[in-house]
Amino acid sequence: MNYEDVMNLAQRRGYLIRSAEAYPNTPAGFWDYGPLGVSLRNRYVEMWRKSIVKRDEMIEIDAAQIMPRSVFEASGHISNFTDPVVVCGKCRSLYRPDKLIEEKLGRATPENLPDAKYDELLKEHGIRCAKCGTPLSGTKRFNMMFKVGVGPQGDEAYLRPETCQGIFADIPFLFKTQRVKLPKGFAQVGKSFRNEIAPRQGVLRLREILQAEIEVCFDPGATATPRFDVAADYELSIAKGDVEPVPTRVSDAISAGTVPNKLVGYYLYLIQSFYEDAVGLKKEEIRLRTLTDVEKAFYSKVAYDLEVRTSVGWLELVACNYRSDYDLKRHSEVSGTDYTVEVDGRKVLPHIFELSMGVDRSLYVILERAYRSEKDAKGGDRVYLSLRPGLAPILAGVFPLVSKDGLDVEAERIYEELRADYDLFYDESGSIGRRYARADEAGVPFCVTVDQDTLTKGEVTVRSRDDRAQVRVKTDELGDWLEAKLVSG
RNA sequence: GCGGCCGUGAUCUAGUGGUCAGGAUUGGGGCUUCCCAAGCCUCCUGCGCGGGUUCGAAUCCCGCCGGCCGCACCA
Repeated sequence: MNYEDVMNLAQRRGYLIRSAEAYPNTPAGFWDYGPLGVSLRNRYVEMWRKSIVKRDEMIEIDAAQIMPRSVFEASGHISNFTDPVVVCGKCRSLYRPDKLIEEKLGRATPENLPDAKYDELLKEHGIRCAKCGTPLSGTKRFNMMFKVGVGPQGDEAYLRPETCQGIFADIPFLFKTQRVKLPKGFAQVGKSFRNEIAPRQGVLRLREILQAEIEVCFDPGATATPRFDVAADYELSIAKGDVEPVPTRVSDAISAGTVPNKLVGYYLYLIQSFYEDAVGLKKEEIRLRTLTDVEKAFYSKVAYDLEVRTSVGWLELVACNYRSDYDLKRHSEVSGTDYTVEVDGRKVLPHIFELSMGVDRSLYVILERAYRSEKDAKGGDRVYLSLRPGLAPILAGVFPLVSKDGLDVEAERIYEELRADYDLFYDESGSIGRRYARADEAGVPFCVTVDQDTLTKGEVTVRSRDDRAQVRVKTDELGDWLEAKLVSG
């Protein structure tokens, strides 16, 4: 199992489609979800909603993707979501001037000096292109936000680079109307846009990504959380750096200072256990990597990346950031709106802890882990997706063993009867083995086959994808049987 | 963005200047009526895009787009 096999299957079976492939000049970094992909994604997001959003009584919103420049002035993205770059005038090599100066001087150089200052420093220290020796000059800014013009005057606005800015922009309204008591989680699923310099590796590095985010607002003076007890003895897979995770009880991690407080500990438990329980990953396949100061985003005080072991190495799926009061303070200042919440008669500006999940990457991980390739009886490859029933886009195929003697009529009747309640597909073309194989590759967990005995005894054969085992089920109990599989899986 | 390699139906691939671009798998239709991609018949879909060289380009050259790898970047 590797990246290419997974992406090949995903594209062949309608999980993923390269966006606008028919047009040769379509830029990289954009992918479409095909029919099976949409369904998988919907199920995955619903699982997240159930396991995290609803369980923790969070408030979910869906904000606009385009917001005015001022929002991103407040968020810091106008000035901080940019990198200074300098291009060699001769060979077009691209450099980060701050990194070059840092290297030369051996001390940290801020990445937010005026552009002219970089040119000055480059000149002063005689820094030249490493490739062709040409002196470097002409520093400019590359902002990774997509700029859009709104209305006939093209008013300056941007596609949000992270979904949370929509939550932050709405929070004063939500505080007022939703009778919010701290701590409170705010959730959102939606697209974010980042103009990556060089997107690569399919859905692992996109310019348009789907995020499922939680922003927890809390009183920094009261970081206890009502549900902490269930998390206290849970073992987090903590990794201090690029190392194997070490199982660490939440309460121990807090005493050791690895985790700043109970609230952060609780939410780390929530997100890691989601990947264990809902996605089916083992503790040693997950790590919460603590980020160093240089790795952290500009708004982040303490940061953990939830990473998962994959065929392409550890892959970051969730950014867990303690953003302190950075965001609400800035939005309050720039917008002039009161962002405080009343707690016991005091006005409190909440702090934020965020769990920012990359949905596309999570789905890739699910597909990669489900991918199975085995030799079949005749020495051919049997490829199937071992998706659990709760996640599989299609729960079962309904097939007449042969399309004669009324078997097709009965199979269609069964299909029609159940298809409103379960995701099924009907197929009578090709041999029964071919139909099983087709279903296997699409990740369909069960195939229901109607044979002669179905007509006389009222029983169908249900064949399982993973072990190819067959059981007989009473036709009129088939709905309950499928329901049970759906609930338990 | 730089360097290297690469780009033929949905997938894998043959084709290195000249007959209608060939095959396999998949997919559609039909026959067969069958419990793990059986067999037979049949059909659809392709040279990434643009320009150049040439009597003639999938093939040679240039540019662009895309892919993979390395560097850089990565909230």
